[in-house]
Amino acid sequence: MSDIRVRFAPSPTGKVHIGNIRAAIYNWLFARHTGGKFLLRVEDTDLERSTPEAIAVLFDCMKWLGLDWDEEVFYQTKNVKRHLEVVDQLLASGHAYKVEKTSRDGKTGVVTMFRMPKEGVIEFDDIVKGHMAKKAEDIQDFAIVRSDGSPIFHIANVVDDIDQRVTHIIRGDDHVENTFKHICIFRALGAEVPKYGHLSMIVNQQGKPYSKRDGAAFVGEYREQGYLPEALFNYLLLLGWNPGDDREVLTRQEMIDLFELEKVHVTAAMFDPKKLAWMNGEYIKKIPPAEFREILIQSVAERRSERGDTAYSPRLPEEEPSDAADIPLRSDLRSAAEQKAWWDYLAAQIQVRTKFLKDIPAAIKCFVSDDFPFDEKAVEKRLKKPGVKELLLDLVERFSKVEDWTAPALEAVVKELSQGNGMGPWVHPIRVAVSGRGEGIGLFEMLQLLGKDNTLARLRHAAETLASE
RNA sequence: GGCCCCAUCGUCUAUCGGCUAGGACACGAGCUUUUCAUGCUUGGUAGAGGAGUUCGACUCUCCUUGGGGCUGCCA
Repeated sequence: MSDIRVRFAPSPTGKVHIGNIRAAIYNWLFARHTGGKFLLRVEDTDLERSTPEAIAVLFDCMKWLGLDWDEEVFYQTKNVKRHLEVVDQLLASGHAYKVEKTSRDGKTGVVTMFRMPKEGVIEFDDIVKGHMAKKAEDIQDFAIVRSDGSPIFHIANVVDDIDQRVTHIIRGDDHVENTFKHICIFRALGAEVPKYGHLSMIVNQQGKPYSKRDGAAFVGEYREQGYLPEALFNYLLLLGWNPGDDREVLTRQEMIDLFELEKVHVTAAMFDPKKLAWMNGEYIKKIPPAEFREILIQSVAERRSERGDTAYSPRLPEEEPSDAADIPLRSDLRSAAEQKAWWDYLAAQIQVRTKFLKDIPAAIKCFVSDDFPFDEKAVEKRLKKPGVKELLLDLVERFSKVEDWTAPALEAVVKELSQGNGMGPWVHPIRVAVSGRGEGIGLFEMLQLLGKDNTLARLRHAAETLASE
């Protein structure tokens, strides 16, 4: 156990920006790696935007990503009295003074200013950026209390950090200039100056700070789109840090073991949605089969609607599939074991092809309902061709004779038809006829899952209504 | 304008003076193959420019150029 204490201090605006959450990730990893404490401070001084809902969203995002914090949440608004006491102290010691000022929007009033030293160099060794120095004369006095008497960020931030006994401040790059000011406040108060580590920004394709105009910028959006929290976490971590070897997909424990603030990069990193998508696929492949099966079942059972979103939330795999019982299309599968096997088989087929959890419902629609959409292009390309109707009806004939309704047996039927010239001419129309789509899991596995009755019915139906003579 | 920071494939990066510059994503080709994926094999693409230090520089120094941040009674 070390005495290291770090904090994540967001202002709760209802949206948690990815750049911001990356700072939380780095703080959390630093604390877990060093055995220190990770504190959460809610900078809720903006009363308009800091609603209970916004704070709930913040907690939710952090929990989703597995960013658990130590000790009680610290609310900045609860410390206003202390902020103002400290200001009085600064006033008394001559480190602050009051002055009448006119703000940008024309309001005139008395504000309290912090008096900067007039000479000397303010310097600190930033853990990620290295040695930083700035002449005191280059920094102007700055306001710490508004004319309405409310404390301003600079003083509130420093006082809270003192009160929370924060030892390392790990935050966004945009605060480097503030750091010189804050160090002066710490000194004026006779407090020990914490260590600093400033993180570069996440930028867009144009090299500008990543914003909502560049795509999903908030944690909640990734959650809604079916990203796994571990994938987002891993990707964000890699944006500016690496373990020093070629490993990229890391377990949480590996991250904790290997993370070092000193190795965090100084340069801004460009956000690459494609690599995140790849990473997400990697994590989806790693989901234990039983758990993935549960995800499928939940998506069908519309269990998700209870949550109001399509987010994936890790849960313990159960012994028996929850509502697997209901496979509307397969009334022939009576026993629980048969049904479980059916779901397991489907899950295995789907899992390897899934990049985003939100794509699952569409991918399995045709297996759990007769009410699936037909892709017009696929129909045009595969069914609206001369002779297809005859071909499908012939297949109905042949398939109906198959007793052992398994993928290999069905494949044998088509293989025989094709006489070694490629099964394409049969496979494609069948696929569209039974699933409505031109892509999906292996065709014969698909037919096995659908079962004989459904397959024959769909082939017949497609032959009668969609196929060309 | 002033102050501060940064600079290796398109992108994320490895390299801590010896490099035939490595990996991943993306992209191309191939194998497997009924589609889409997965998997495997494989290809191309990089050290902003200029001086200096050195036997030797992507690595160190300086300049130029380019990019970013800050410059509020926002945080």
